[in-house]
Parts: sequence; structure tokens; C-alpha cells
Amino acid sequence: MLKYQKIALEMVRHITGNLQQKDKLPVIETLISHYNVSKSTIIKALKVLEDKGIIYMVRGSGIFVRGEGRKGYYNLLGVNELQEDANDNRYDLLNIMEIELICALPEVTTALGLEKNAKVYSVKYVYYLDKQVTCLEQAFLNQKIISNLDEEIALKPILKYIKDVLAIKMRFPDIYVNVDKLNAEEASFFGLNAGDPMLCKEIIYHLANGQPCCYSRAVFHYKQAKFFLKVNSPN
Amino acid sequence: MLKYQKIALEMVRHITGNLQQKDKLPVIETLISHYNVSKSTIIKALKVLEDKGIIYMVRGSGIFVRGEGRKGYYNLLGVNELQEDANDNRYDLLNIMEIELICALPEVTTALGLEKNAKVYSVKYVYYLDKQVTCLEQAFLNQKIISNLDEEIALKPILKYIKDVLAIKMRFPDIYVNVDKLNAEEASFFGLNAGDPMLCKEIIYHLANGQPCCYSRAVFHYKQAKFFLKVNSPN
DNA sequence: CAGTGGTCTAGACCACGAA
DNA sequence: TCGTGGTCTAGACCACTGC
Repeated sequence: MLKYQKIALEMVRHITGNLQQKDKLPVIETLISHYNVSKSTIIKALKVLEDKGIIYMVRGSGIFVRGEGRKGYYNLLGVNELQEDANDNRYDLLNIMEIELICALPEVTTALGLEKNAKVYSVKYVYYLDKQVTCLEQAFLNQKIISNLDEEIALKPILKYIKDVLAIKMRFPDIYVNVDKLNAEEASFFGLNAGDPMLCKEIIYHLANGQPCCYSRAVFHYKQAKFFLKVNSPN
Repeated sequence: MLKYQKIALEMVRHITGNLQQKDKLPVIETLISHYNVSKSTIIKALKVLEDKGIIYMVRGSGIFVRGEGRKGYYNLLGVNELQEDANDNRYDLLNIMEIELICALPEVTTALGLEKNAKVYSVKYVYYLDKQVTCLEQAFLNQKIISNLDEEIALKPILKYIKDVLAIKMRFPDIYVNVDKLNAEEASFFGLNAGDPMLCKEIIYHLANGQPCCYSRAVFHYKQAKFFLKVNSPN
């Protein structure tokens, strides 16, 4: 693990454990001697925290804690589908409804940049929160990249499996959000009526080399479709 | 303007004007001699583009163009409300329905961290796309920070005014997204029915020193509530 | 194993905020 | 004016990709 990453991690732990919104961090000079690294490395670590929305740095003044988001809202980037971060208690139960190897439909071949009739794994997930269905997800994985998928693998954090076991590096997801009315089938899962609102979140995951490898479409119960996003100044 | 910002800007222009998805950029050594700056400065400029989702860098391989998002979707960060970026043709007409100086309601005092009964400007906007209402927005601005607001000012990009005329620096918005049913009043604006879906996007803008100064709540027609977000590897 | 992106350093200098 | 964040440099060295 790189120096700046390690420092960033330590800082996150220290902040979340001990500090509150608007608390001031030590000045950079202090951090330099504390971690015994160069200024650039400290700043790089701090930038990581700034990008995550944990701190903000004010020139001429200091470094401050940015504080929590609104309660009941989930991090839009804390990509909960495909169980990337299972610590996040966005749901308390997960089931796989179906898992099969199919020929990709046009929608999927486009999203994943595949040849016609290429094979993909389709995995349908149901997420529960307080014993209610909160999210329906269907994920399509390029079989050329992720082969030998089975239920046991798919039930564990699948992106972690891809990273750790297959040693494939994921990068930059593209996220699409839109709103629509529930169809009858979806509505029955949620215990809602057809025509009720829903939020649809689509994600296309790319590998380190830019190739798309996974396309996911998740539909959320509108009462639980609450997301936040901490942005930084675009400069 | 800083070196790396200037270089980033030039690069963006060059890419959007001449290159396509997956095209390869010159190697860093070349960029160094072309722009006549140090390696760190080039990398800093490239990071700006990477954060914007314009390029991706692959170690050992090269720097590539990431390509456009899906058609018909708008950048979730291209914060169109309050007209930050008027070039973006997310709407083709804008009206102010109402502008007044009022005592902040509890919801607003919380969002802006104000004292009870503090004064805020309330500005109600209506956005049109293809002669249809596409978005209703109500913005609340802390009067202690933005004083003397009038219709003429509010109709121009208001964040630009705050930055350029008042010389106040904006930073890190917090964005909240949720989905709900339209009430009767909102529905009548959109030409939809009460109970139809809507997307609500709330933004709290903070100043450079961390103080919240503006709270905006925008409701979108569900057929036009399509947003994308280009994320980078969290490292 | 060559080529390319990326980390890390030490230090000069700049820009902004607060007192 | 001082303290603090931030830019920029030159160069050593590391880590990954693809031939």
C-alpha cells in the first residue's frame, strides 16, 4: 500500500473516530513531522479525503471536517448494488432470484460494447430493508471476462471477488439515474401499485484498460430512493 | 490562472475538438516538452481531466479518451439550477415566478445553519424545454451574504454574479436526490397528474470557508429527469 | 525488458485569511 | 504581516502493460 493511501486511511479513521463537523485538523507542517513524509505526500493524502467529502481545506486558514450528510440518505457513489461495500447497511438481506448464462440483448451489447449474440451472465438480485423489498437489480457480466460465475460467488461481494480472486482491476463506473413509473411486475415486488414512482440507477463498470465488463440496472422503492453526493469545487 | 489549470483547459479543448473515445493522448514526456513544464504539473492537469471523466490513465499503457455519456442524459454535477452553466442546453427558457425576502422556515434554517427568523431571499424559477415545463426550482439565499438581490440579477447566472460581482467564493455543494409523487400544484405546472413521479434534487452550496449560503430545491418532470455521473476509481 | 504512468522527496516561492 | 494552504520544479525510483 502506498504511503499517501495509508496516511489517508489513518486520517479517515482518526477523523470519524474523534472529530466532528468544523473541527480543525493539525496544520500541514505538523502532519509532515507526525507522518515523517514530504509535504506533497501529505497534500496528496488530504486530497483523497477532500475528494471523498470528508474534509475541506481553506488556504490561509486551515483544514476542517466537513461532517456527515443528511440522515436516511445513502451515498450515490457508495455503489451498493453488486454489494461493493457490504458494511454500508443500506439493506439487511439479499437474495438471488435467478442466475443464468444468456445471449446479450441489444441494450446490453451496447452498454458493454459486445458483439452480437455474445454471452453474458445475468444475475437478478432482490434487496430487503426492514423486511420490505427496497431494490431490484439485474446485473449483466461479460462472460469473456468473468467466467464460471455461480450462486455462491454471486452472493458474496461480487466486485471484491473479481478484484481479489480473478485479479482483474475495476475502474471508473458510469452511472445513469432516471425516474419512471413502476410496471405491474415490479410493483408487485415492492407491494406498490403499477404507475407508482421508482428510481432507476444504471451502472456500467469499466476495467482498468477502459473495457466495460458489467452493466447493472437497479430499480428502487421510491420511499427509499434517497441519495446524497458530496461534491468538490471544480476549480 | 494557474499553469496546470491553463494546460487542463487547453487539453479539454483539444480533446473535445479533435479526439474520440479510446483515442490515445501523447505520452507524458511529449506533453512535458510541448507545454514546457515539469512532470508533476502535467500530471496535475491530467488529473483534472480524469476527475471530470474526460480521460483515463492506464499505467504502463497510455492515456485515453473516455468518450461521451449517453444521449439525453445531463451531468448530475453540471448543476443546472441557479444557472451555473448556461451553455448547457438543459432548458431553453427560464422564468422567475416570484422573488421575495422572507423569514426562513425551519427546513431552510437547518439547511443553511441560520438563527431562527433569519432572513433569506426566496426565488422561484420555472424552466422550460420544448415549451414544456421541465423543472420547478425554489432557491433560498442567506441575506447576510447575498444582499440586494433583484429580478435582474436573479435572471442571470446567479452563482456567477456571486463569484464575480460580490467576490465571494463558492465551494463544495452537497447534493441530495430523492423520488416522490407530485402534489396537485406541481402536477398542474408540468401538465401531469397528482401522484405521477418526480425527481427532487436539493443542493446546499457552501462558501470557501465552509458556511452554507444557498439552499435550492428543484423538482423535475420525470420524463426529463435523466442524469449521468462519471466516477473515478476510488483508489 | 522497454515504455509508460505514478510516487515521493526537498525546497523555493506564491496566494489567501485572519488578526 | 504572519501563518497557512497550494503550486511548481528536477530528479530518483517504482509498478504495471504489452511486446
